[in-house]
Amino acid sequence: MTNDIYALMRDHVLTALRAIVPDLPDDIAARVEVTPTRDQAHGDMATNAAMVSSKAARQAPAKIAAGLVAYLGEAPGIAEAAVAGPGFVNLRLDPSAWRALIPAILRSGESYGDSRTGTGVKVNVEYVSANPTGPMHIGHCRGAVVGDALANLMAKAGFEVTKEYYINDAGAQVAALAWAAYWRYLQAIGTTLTEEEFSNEVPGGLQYRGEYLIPIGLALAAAHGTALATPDLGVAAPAGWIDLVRNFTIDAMMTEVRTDLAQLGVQQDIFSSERALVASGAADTTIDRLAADGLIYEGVLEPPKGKTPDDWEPRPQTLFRSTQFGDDVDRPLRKSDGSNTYFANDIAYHADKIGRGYDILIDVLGADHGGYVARMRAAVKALSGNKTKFEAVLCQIVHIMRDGAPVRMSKRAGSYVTLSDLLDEVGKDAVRFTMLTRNADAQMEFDLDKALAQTRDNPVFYVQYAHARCRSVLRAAAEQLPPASITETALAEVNLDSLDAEAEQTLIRRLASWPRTVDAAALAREPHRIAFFLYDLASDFHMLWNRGKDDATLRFLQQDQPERTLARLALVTATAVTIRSGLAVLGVTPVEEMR
RNA sequence: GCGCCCUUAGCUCAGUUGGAUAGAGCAACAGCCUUCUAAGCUGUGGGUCGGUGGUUCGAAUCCACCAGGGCGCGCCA
Repeated sequence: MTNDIYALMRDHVLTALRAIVPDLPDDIAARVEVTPTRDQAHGDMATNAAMVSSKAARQAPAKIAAGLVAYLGEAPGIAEAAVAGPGFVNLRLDPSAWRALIPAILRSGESYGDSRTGTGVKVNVEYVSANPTGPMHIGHCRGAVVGDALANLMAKAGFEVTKEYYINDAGAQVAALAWAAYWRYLQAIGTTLTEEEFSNEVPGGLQYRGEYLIPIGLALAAAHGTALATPDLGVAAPAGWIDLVRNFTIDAMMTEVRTDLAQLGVQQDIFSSERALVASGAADTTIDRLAADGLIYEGVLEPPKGKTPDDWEPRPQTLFRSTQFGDDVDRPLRKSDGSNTYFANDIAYHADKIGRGYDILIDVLGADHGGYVARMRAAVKALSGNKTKFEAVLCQIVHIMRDGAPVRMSKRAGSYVTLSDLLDEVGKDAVRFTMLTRNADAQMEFDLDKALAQTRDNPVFYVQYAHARCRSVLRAAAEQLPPASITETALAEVNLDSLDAEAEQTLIRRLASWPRTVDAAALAREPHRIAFFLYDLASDFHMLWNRGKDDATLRFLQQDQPERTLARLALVTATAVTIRSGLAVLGVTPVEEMR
């Protein structure tokens, strides 16, 4: 049983259409939709059924529409059906059909809007997946929030969702991290080396000079004394310490990452380690699998046209025929020195996910990885026999703004570098909501002042305030009415006939569109639509509230009219429930009051 | 040079996957506060949906080309 009134009406329309066009093809039926009208003058909903089916039926749209009108005019809950424009059928519902939604919402609670659209489809959403080489910064934050909200959204739409983090704990970056931690260790035990002298000993030079590694160095010193250095406290042979230091540092960094994620309200189901994958030989196994299908060869790539790197020279590499699966060029899996590329490991990782039986793999990536998507899609196609779908959600850059000016991403004091700093100032809920007020694939400005402002142009506040107002009304009601009469269960039974004001109708219609908003947003992989829905819902509610300022008879609590009051409390409660349902998708905690 | 993304009101952005007269906030203008929370509210003005063609009953949405912006382009991740 669905709570989506638009889906219910679509069923009616399809039944009617099949009566008129008996051999209606499935693909045509799939295109039939029932949507809210933009303009109330056109009724409550409209369907394109006549226009869509006209060719298959070999009948004029107007004629089919007339048939639909005759049929639908008799359907339960429909007050009026009419042909309009080029063949739309406009429907006006009985007010009681709209109101019937309120008890349905109250009975569903926060599960209102859940759907079965994704039932039986296993989805893996991979997000954040940062190098564990330092604390999380703002660049990671958007991906974390978008990925988490997308996973919640798809779960609400019925998909079987796994949230996953891929730890990039293999490769050169992590080796550099180990060296950087080792430097802090040497400092902790009192080395006489200068930073530059040390850097000269490091392959590629010292990276990661941030102070966040100092505690790691101290901890290593406490645990191992001077055992990891030469007797004169200099650089010992890496073989004697690098594994130990790297593992210790990665563990510490990941602990910090998990703390940051927890503060952001992100809880992932699985953390997969690239290093464990490499150690298991999965990359080579995967390359062998591709080779068995004839998709691997030794070759030399052409330099990119128009932009030949200065140091370019042709070198033979192990290549994957990704062009057979829609990529632009074949991609290297082994470097010219024979070691595996990051891509090779990542293919192996995706092969692992395919092996776990997912139907859809979604990677939430930074926009600078956009060029990576085609090759990964090709690899997933090749490895799954085209059964597993690969999708990427790209997150564009976020510019942090304060006082109308961009906040530099430098490590100087006063600048925001880490996620933790941002959370301390703005708070989890404002960070999450604000990050979701733009399409992920559009650049966004994060205005620190606005995120904290208590005004209408701060969506976080505006939505939270709407919820707080709902709760405020209910608190006031609890002082006038028996508590048992205003529970969700009790309110689901009250007579709602008195809900006839226009602003009330508008609000009910908005509540009614929640399930279809969830479905559409989940299918489009666009969690930001939920934020916009909530803003619109809040707007409708505030509008209704404000009507009560001009006209006292429109206030929710009417002392002398208990039945009307209960009906309005049912509407208010349904609004609060729906707001909570939406905030839950975004991972934002609803507030009870604002003082 | 090639690929991907973007271009909608003065500004920041939506636009229900091709539907009817393109929407919201801010800014501007005109009104409004004895109140269930004015932490605001009501109303008005504001558009060649970057441009030109095409596809069809119908295009901001799909296709082609052009202009402008962003990202990427072998052995980084």
